[in-house]
Amino acid sequence: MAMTISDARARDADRTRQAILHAAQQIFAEKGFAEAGIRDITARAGVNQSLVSRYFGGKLKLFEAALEAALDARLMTDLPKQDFGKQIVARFTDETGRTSPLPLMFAAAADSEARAVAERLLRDRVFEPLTQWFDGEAAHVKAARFMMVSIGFFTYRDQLRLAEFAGSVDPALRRWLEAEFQAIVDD
Amino acid sequence: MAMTISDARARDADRTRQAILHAAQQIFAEKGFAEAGIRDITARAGVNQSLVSRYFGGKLKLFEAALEAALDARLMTDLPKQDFGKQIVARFTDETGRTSPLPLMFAAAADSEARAVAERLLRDRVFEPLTQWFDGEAAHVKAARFMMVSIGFFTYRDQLRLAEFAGSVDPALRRWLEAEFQAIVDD
DNA sequence: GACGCAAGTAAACGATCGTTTACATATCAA
DNA sequence: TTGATATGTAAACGATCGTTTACTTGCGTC
Repeated sequence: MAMTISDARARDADRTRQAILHAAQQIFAEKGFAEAGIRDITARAGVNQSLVSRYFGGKLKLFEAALEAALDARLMTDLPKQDFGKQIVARFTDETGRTSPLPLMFAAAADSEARAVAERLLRDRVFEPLTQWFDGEAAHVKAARFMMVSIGFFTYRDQLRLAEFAGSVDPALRRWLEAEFQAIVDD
Repeated sequence: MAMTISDARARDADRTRQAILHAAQQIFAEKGFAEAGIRDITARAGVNQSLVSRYFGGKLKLFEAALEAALDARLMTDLPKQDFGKQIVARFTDETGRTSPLPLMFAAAADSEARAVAERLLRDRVFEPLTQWFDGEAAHVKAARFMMVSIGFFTYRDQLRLAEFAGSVDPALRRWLEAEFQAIVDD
């Protein structure tokens, strides 16, 4: 499953770069920025540790590249507004979809430098496009509500383990979430 | 403002313990678990670094003690249900009140050991009492909704800096929050 | 086919951090 | 007053981590 450079001929800088980037997305999401070691990442990618500094300019730059590759506001803004609630929840709970960028966001929480990078990318790549998309005088409030509910949901489901049903989504909770997101675009 | 042992006579173990605990709450909240160093904490408390291991048994035990001292579910469960929304938002936005435990919760996010401690304390000291307090067949869903909205709010306001008004609370956002919390107890 | 450079590796460097150890001193009972 | 003990300090230990350096190897070109 993990993409290592062994999949291609040995000497291919682009392929190596991609292998490191892919491994970084996984390891950062799994262990957080501070606990994710360069040696962990390069080991999963199947390359030497020194290549992170060579190809990305250091751990922080690697994190920025990994997060930037995962953030995509179109995940939200290409949905129809009349059925926004159900579809956004479906996307948030879709197991088959692409890797969620949110674990990467949380990964940056405890490191001041990584958090600065994450906040900047989140603002430029998600919050601003979302505010534009809501497109009214209350657009910034709608964007804030969207961020709050989304952050709360993902944190509760993925970061905390508060109850036995935290891993999946309780049907009653799902209905509430759908109504909540729909109300944001309808208000 | 910071409580150091210089406020009392020099040799007082209890006073020293309290000074370390108080400094730990501040530093952990400011810098996160990983970035908060023993030397930072003991320096603010005005004591030697080795006393953390002596009095608390290590950094992790110190964090647990600091978080436990800050968590108090009565912050929520002693409010009247008929005016829950406005009063809980008032408490959450009260600048004059005690130190919020939530920065300490976030401080643990990126460290696996600290997160395990924080999750256990959050479940036992907040989530379970809250579920008991809601007291119905949908009590666990209500508690989940409460956690999601609270986490989203605090994360957005205190952790992210997404917009110029993120530091304070926009009036429209406040009205939405109040209605949101009130709906949880009314449903 | 030999040369030159890109690509990759191994090993060490330098700094930080939590913890432990050895030592100094203030407090209090006898 | 004196000695035992609690309290506090200074310094070093051991481990980890990000980064850099020196070196090796493979690919393309003339």
